[in-house]
Amino acid sequence: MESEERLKNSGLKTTKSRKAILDILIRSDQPMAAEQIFLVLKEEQIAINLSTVYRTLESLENKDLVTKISILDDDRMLFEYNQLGHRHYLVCISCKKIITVQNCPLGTYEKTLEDETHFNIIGHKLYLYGNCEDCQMKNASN
Amino acid sequence: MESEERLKNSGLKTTKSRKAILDILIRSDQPMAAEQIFLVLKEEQIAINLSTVYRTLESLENKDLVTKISILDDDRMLFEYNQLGHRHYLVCISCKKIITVQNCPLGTYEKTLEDETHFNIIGHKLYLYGNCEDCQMKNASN
DNA sequence: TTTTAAATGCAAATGATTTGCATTTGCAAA
DNA sequence: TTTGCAAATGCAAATCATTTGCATTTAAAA
Ligand SMILES: [Mn+2]
Ligand SMILES: [Mn+2]
Ligand SMILES: [Zn+2]
Ligand SMILES: [Zn+2]
Repeated sequence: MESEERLKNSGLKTTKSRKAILDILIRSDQPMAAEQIFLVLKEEQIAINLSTVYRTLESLENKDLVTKISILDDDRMLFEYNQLGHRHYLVCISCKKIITVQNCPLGTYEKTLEDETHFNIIGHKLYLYGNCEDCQMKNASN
Repeated sequence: MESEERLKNSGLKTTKSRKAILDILIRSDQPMAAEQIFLVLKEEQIAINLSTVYRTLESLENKDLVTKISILDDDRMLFEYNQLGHRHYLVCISCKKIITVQNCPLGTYEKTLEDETHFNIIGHKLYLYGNCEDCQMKNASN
């Protein structure tokens, strides 16, 4: 399966924990918090310590199998399977649904900024916030 | 002074703490963490409890005098005096210097995304990362 | 198999931020 | 000016996501 492939290539040992956690992230269409992952594991009757979840996510992030992002207003970090390099996030401020966006409009902007600031720009994070269609309708009917 | 004006208009009581904290942020060319502000206060011989610093920053944020941002990779929040509405941040990943950028290239992109996703987009956060001129030179001479 | 570095479980620590409560203070009304 | 009181503050303790130390287990190379 995909997770075993990617673990093998990464140089990390293929452990039950890592496979289970990576599988969960591969299946998820949403970035997930460490504790959410921990709860899904519990549902699947897979007993993995929460600190191991954190350590696993850190390893996966170091190998670029997983991306760690800070989107929500609380202080939890979210983790997402890293299938595609660059991406942006569109977050519904009502229901917290997150949509991942591939298209990036910032290429020429970065060039301009480099000229202006003499920074060497390596990357960026773009988070867009709003209300999803569902939440717009719910809000309207109040 | 500017801080007293803005406090008066905000409806918040003009206390010694609030004036001192807002003054520090007005003077700073960098977003600051709560504890940094606390330390500057100490240098100025102004004894304000750290929890009061946090509560003050929260009040100032609620009144839109201050903006709270999460840029650094650690879990500290930064606070910045809110002179200008919309802005972006260019962060040096070596020395952590932060440059605030006014220009925003995302107007038409937001429109496009709204059409694609049926979200009602309210705002966005854009953080750019790279190496500042100084750090590029330091890195080169290694 | 044997060997050993890496991975894990468990409990305790961390550290930024928040909160409960007693006391103080800004400021509007008298 | 003085008074009354809601708002602000200090202090200590609580929170809570995340990290860490250490003893034990395990993947996988030889
Ligand atoms: Mn982009
Ligand atoms: Mn913008
Ligand atoms: Zn929604
Ligand atoms: Zn720098």
